[in-house]
Amino acid sequence: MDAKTQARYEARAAVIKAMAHPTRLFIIDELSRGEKCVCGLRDLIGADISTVSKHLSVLKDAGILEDEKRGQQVFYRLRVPCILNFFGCVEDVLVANARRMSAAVRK
Amino acid sequence: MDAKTQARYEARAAVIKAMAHPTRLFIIDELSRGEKCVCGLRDLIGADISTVSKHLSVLKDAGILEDEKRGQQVFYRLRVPCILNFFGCVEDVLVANARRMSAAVRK
DNA sequence: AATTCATTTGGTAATTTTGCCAAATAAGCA
DNA sequence: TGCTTATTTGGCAAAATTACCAAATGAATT
Repeated sequence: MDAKTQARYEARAAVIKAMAHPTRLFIIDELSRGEKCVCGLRDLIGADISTVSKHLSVLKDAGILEDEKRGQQVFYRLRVPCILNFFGCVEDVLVANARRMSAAVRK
Repeated sequence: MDAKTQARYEARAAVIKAMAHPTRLFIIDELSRGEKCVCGLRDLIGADISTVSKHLSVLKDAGILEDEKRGQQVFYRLRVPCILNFFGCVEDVLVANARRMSAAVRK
């Protein structure tokens, strides 16, 4: 694999890596219903606010979210809604996996 | 976030995490054009065969690939083709990021 | 200006991931 | 059977990720 190809796949992996965490998937799902402030997400997630903030930074740096400061709160929202299409296919994989598991048990 | 919700997002994240590596994205892309044996992928990737084999295991364990041994070779193929839909959106994110970068420079 | 509230940043320890080597396994062939 | 080829597995050191706490920043309010 040449350097240029390598770089292209690294860029893609960076975006996917940003989504590859349960909390960050939850955030994406939550923001699909509209923007939310950091404190709102913290309440839903139940982790330390600094942890939530860092997850949001990861998603923002990857280009998946954008933020806007209004008053003393920072609101985050999805920048690229097509990200949501991922969920359907991931769910398909999980269903297929469940089938595979139960088939393995039957053997 | 309650335990059940947590578990659901962990399962989803496991699938996405399996894709979150440049070499594994390359493998998915390559297999979208048809099955390939481990050695074929190794030639394209240029890493140690054991490294390639482990990447394939990660994708297989996640339910993204399936394998079949024929003779002394093992062939891998996509088990859930909808995975390919991801690439389009990831590309959109990258294009948006490129725009964002150049806009930042102009300022 | 001092205080408060929301958020980010720095630092750190624990955990996970990665890639290579060497050794084990498995199938086909001499 | 012994040998070669293809792949997987075990082990390990280096690198990356994660979550928390404490401290810093920044805007609004007193």
